[in-house]
This record gives sequence, structure tokens and C-alpha cells, in this order.
Amino acid sequence: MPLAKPDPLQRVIVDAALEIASGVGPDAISMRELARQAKVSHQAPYHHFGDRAGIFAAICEEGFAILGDEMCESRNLGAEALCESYVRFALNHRGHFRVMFRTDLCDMTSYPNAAIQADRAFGILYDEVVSLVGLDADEFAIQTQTAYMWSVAHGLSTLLIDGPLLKKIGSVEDMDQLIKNVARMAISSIGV
Amino acid sequence: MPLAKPDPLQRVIVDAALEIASGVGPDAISMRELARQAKVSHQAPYHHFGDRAGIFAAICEEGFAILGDEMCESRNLGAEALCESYVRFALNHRGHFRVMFRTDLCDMTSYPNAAIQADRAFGILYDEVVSLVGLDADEFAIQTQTAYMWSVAHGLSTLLIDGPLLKKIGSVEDMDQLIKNVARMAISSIGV
DNA sequence: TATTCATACTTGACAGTGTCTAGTGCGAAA
DNA sequence: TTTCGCACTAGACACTGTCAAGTATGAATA
Repeated sequence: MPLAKPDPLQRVIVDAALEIASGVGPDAISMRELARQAKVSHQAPYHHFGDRAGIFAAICEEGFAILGDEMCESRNLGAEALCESYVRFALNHRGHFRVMFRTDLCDMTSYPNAAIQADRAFGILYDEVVSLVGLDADEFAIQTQTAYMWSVAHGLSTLLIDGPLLKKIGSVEDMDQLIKNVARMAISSIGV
Repeated sequence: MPLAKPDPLQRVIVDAALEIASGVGPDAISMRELARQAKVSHQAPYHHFGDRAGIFAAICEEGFAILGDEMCESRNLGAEALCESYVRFALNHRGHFRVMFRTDLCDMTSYPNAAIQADRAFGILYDEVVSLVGLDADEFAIQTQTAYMWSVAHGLSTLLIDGPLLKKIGSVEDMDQLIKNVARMAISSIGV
């Protein structure tokens, strides 16, 4: 019986970073603390990620890939489900989500792989709006409605994760119902 | 003719912090850099703000006060105008906005003055929703619709400021129209 | 007028940080 | 057997937030 191969260092480091990001927040991530948690020297993470931004880029790439996958799956259940899946991704992958939209932590234009995943996720949202408003709608209308749908999902996500909204909610069922209701209201305004 | 009284140090420091927050981002704010820009010793800021979080608390308090004022003024023009004023505040006070919802930078429960201003701003939004859905609506419905309206305004703000949305917009007029359209779509779903 | 005292600072020190430079050990290829 | 590249380690540097202690100054008080 072969021993389980130990996780490659990169995985260990990213996981440690995600744990911190999901807890205190991504700004508390320190290269030296990651090295300490991985039980390697303080310079080992640099070999794999280049610098601090490199770790955030890896998190962005992975996060947008997961978000894209989950949105893809849920789109079959309708636009409301797609909207809900965005919020649920944020709640279930808090560490990723907190990093993915922080342009100061990592400028994705310098990390093409991360940018590709981000564009893909945006494309899924865009296509969904097109399928709702019709192919013959003019470009600015589509842009507006995409921005609208994205704003609702993104706003609710950030307010639930870091904002004061969670404290105002009674139970988990309430939150579930809240997400469903907000998604329904969002879609009801689209394509009119 | 009396000499103009120099700005009190606290104001100089907060302004320097806001400039950095509005540019690179609030995480780039360093106590020593603020001291340097104010041409005082590296410990002078500590005398007025206690620690780094104290500076963020001052920014939160001021930011929520301004937001509250601007929402108050615009409410007379209707719910859509109120929604728009939220987004415009974010765009016009980027430094404040980037700090106000970052619970990791400053936990407002430790700074009652900031919390008061935040609660006031939230109250204005809440009251507006109540006036739209009617006083006899049940509590959870009001909560849901407040969360919805807040999500739209907040999501659009963050996506315009830090997200990739701004890059996809052609001109300033387009952005103005985008904000107006999104606000209209948001309000159209409320109270149905 | 002399003394006290709070306010608004300054100076110095310490541990922790990101990152540059320069190594070291080691398995595979030649 | 030697070479070579990969995955690290070790040391140093400038910078950070913050604790502790000192100083100047203007007003209040005796």
C-alpha cells in the first residue's frame, strides 16, 4: 500500500492563503506566515509564485474557474438560478471571492490565465442576458441589463459576506429565502 | 490681514489618507507615509487617531455622514434618484467608499460615532423602501426589498469603482445613462 | 510671578514584513 | 562522472505598526 503522496507545496500554500482570506481577510496574508504554515523557509513561496501578487493571481484564476463552472451548471435551471449560484459561490468560497475583485491585490492584466477565467465567467452572464432580452436587442441595452444583473448578484454577495446585512438576518432559512427573493426581483426587471 | 490658520493636523492626515485610498487603495495607507506627507514625526498621527484603524474609523464616520446627507437631499426627487445618489457618492468619494465597507480595516462596533452615521444612512434607505411598499407590509418583505435595493446600488458602485465594468463603458454619458437605467430597473421591481 | 499640568508633539527601539541576492542539495540526463 | 536545472535555504535590507519615554508650550492655578 503506497503512502499518500503529500500535497505539492503550491497547493498547501494556496490553501493556507485561502484559509486566512476567508477568516481575517486577504490583507492579513503574509508570505512568511504561509511559509511557516507549510513548514518551509520564508523564501520557498517565492519560488512558485514570484511575489505576493502571484499568490492572489492563483486564487483569482481558481476562483473564476469555479464560479464559471457553477454558473454553467445552474443556467439550465433558469436565470434566477444562475443569479443565486453567483451569491452561493461567494458564500461558499469566501476566501476566493474576497480576492477576486480586489484589483489592488492583483492586477489581472498581468496574469493572462486569471484574466481568461474572469472573462469566461463574465461571458456566461452576458450570454444569459442575451438569451433573455433576445438577439435583436441593441448593444447598449444588453450592456445595461448585464450590468444590472451583475450588480444585484455582486452587491448582495458583498453585503452578505463583509457588509452588515448578515447581522440583520435571523436564520439560515431566512438567508436562503432572501437570496431567492432578490434573484426573482432581479430577473423580473430584465427584458421588459 | 491675518495669516490663514493652517489646517489642523487631523484634517491633513485624513486628507492624505483619502488621496492614497482613492488612488492605489486603502491598503497602501501607511502611518509613516501619512506622517511624512504632513511633515510631522512618525508618531504624531498616533496621538490623534490611536492606531491605523482609528484613521479608517474617521474616514468611515465622515463618509457615512456625507452619504446620509446626499441620500437625504435626493430622496425628494424619488426612489430612483436616491438609488442614483448612492452610486454617485461612491464615484465622487472613492477614497471614503473603498474604506467604508472594509470590516477588516476598521470594525465599526469599536467606533460608536462611525456606527451611528452608518445606521443613519441605512435608515434612510430603509424608510424609502417602507414608503414604497406601504406601512402595512410585513417585516420580512421590507427587509428583502431593502436588501434588494441596497444590493443593486452597492453592486453597481463596487463594480464601477474597482471592478471591470468601467472598462467596458464607452463614454461618461454612457455611464450616466447606465446608472439611470439600472436605478430605474431596480425601483420597477419594488413593491409589486 | 512661580508652579502645575494637560496637550501636542518628538525620539528611539523592537519585532514583523516583502523581496533582493546568493547560495545548497539532489535527482535526472549526458 | 560530470553537468545542469529544479526546489528549495540563508542572510541581508529597507520598510512597516506600535510600545515606551522624553520635550516644548501654552493655559490655569497658587
